[in-house]
Amino acid sequence: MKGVTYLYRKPTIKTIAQLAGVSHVAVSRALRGCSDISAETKERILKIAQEIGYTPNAAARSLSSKRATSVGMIVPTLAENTAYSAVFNQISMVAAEHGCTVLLGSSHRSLELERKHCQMMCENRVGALIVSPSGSNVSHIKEACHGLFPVIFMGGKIGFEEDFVLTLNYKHSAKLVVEYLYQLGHSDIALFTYAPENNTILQKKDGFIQEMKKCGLAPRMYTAGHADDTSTAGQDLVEQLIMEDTLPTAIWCASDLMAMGVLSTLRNHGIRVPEDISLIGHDDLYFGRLPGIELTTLHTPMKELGDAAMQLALGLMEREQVEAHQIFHPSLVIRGTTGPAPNKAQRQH
Amino acid sequence: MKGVTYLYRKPTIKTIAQLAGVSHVAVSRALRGCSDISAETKERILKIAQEIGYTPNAAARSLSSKRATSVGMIVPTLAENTAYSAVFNQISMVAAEHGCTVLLGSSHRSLELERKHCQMMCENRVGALIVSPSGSNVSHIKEACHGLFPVIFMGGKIGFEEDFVLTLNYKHSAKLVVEYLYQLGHSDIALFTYAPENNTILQKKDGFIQEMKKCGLAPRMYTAGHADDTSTAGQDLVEQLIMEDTLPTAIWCASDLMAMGVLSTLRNHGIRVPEDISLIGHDDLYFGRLPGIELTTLHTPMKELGDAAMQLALGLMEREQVEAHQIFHPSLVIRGTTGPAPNKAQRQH
DNA sequence: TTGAAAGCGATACCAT
DNA sequence: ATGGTATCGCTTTCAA
Repeated sequence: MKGVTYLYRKPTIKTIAQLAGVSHVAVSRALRGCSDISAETKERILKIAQEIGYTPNAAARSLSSKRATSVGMIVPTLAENTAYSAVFNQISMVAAEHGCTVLLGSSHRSLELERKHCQMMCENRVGALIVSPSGSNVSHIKEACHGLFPVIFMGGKIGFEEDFVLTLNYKHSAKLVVEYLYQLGHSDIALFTYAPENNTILQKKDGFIQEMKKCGLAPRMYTAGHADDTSTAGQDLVEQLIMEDTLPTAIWCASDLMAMGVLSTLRNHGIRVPEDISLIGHDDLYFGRLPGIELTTLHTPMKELGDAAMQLALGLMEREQVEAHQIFHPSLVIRGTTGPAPNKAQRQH
Repeated sequence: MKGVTYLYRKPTIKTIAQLAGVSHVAVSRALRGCSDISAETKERILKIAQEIGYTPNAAARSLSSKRATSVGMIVPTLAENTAYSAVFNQISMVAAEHGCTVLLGSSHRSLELERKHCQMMCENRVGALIVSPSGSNVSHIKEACHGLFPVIFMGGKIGFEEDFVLTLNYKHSAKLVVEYLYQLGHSDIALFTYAPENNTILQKKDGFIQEMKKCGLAPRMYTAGHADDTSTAGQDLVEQLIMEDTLPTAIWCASDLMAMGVLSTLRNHGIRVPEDISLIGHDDLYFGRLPGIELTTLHTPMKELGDAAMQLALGLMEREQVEAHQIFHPSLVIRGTTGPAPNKAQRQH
């Protein structure tokens, strides 16, 4: 290891005070931009601070002022196939604008790690915690945080029984999907889902049934596989329908990954998308816009969610009025995998 | 806003001390698990702490102990098409095991934000900073951190002139690619790159030329577009070669996204992959393994990098011996877009 | 406008 | 084994 020298002793406000010939209180005031200090001493202090490379100590500051300067965030994982990255990006951006740091932890879908991260957030006295829980049960989170700071729940798994919740309306997704497909002339539409049947899946199914009925259509629904490998589930389901020769004219998949499984299987069987069958995903993951894929899907406004979460956190920290419960709506992104319903005669199978 | 009540005053070690009838020093010792305290008082203290829901204050702790309990991390962005998420996941995991929190900031490729995040890391007195710089020039980072803590640079853009660097050997990528393709019988191989020509691109080009020469082959190299839209660049380049009727039998793209542009364009032209032409990407992004894509590519060991970065950070914080410079090697992931070189006669164009 | 003194919640050091 | 006291770096409160 190469010898690296660090400052033996970092300058504090007292260091500056000595150099400027004032009390450390005056320095504190100057640094915080208080008004009750003469412009000239303030300038002198600031200049010295700059020269000696003074950096305030956030720990000392928040210890004596009893104000938090950070927020916590806990996500299941930041893997590339999830959308939490977009949420975090926005949170980090807004936080930085307000001089607020973000403590991020990924729970890897382990309740134990989730609890541990909460514990660390407590010890660090964050001003608020934003969490996308790994499951629908959040009692361990509330217990670990025991009212030390407000907890903002994010995502579709949590209902409004919690104090602060930002959620997505997946029924609205169903509405957009069915309306769009119906208008394209589709009447035989299937929904593909996977286990576990959490809130987000249930909402999609409920909404689907409801909207199909509105259009006077019979909803078809199929379930297979598990959330951690939905593309295989999509493959399996579509293989089954092909074998039974009961393919609908349009399929809505509960996730983009599932849609990818469906898309490749259809193409392998020589079934054209969208000419023979239309396909819609959900979440608008990055790969959906790639050339050669161009998946029609539902965009979940993760950036807006991140923004709202951070604004809520800041509002809570400043003890302002806040909107404790907010609902966000997915929007339809029409790309290349959807088109008019084929005539019966046109269909190849 | 619903009325939410927070603890008016959080319990401290003094609260516990009163309740247990001991000094706060004894409490501190019990909580830290010191040996110089009788088992019975220790147990009593721990029990009370548990009962009243005591949570240590990290700020106070690190202020008086002068020890850091957090590390900082700065990334350009955690968008879904980057691999930093995988690095962070691992860092968060290792950090949590050591009771260390991670302050994460995304610079959105802005030097100003990068500097601002450094400043906040300084104020928070992190024990070490792990940064994937947005560019090759890192003087503003070093200046902003001015020796307050060790800075660990990560990624391919930085050379060993910095104190702590974890880097990837992209020349090795070239070696793996050329050896593999050569062994498959390819002799007409092209490398597609994009601007800007940073270290990572230069290494790939250098390595490519070198390895091709070793095999007695003439390297072909093409450049187009910019790093923020490499899939379009890939499309443009391959269109050009198709028009000139000078397609090689194998293409190596500097990024998976670029390879996606190439793949779709080839298929649109009825050129089969891998029968007519082989295709290799770089980075092993998530979508490459999806059904219907199955891109042969180079895997960059981001998890290992994250692990090493955090181990290095912890080692530095504990003032242990560390490996200041580490090189990681990409590995070849063979999937469906590569195959034996076609006979001239077999080729369709 | 300025400063002295008292904390914030913990640890370190030195007695006992 | 236990406790008193100083200290960490800063803000707050009060008095001048």
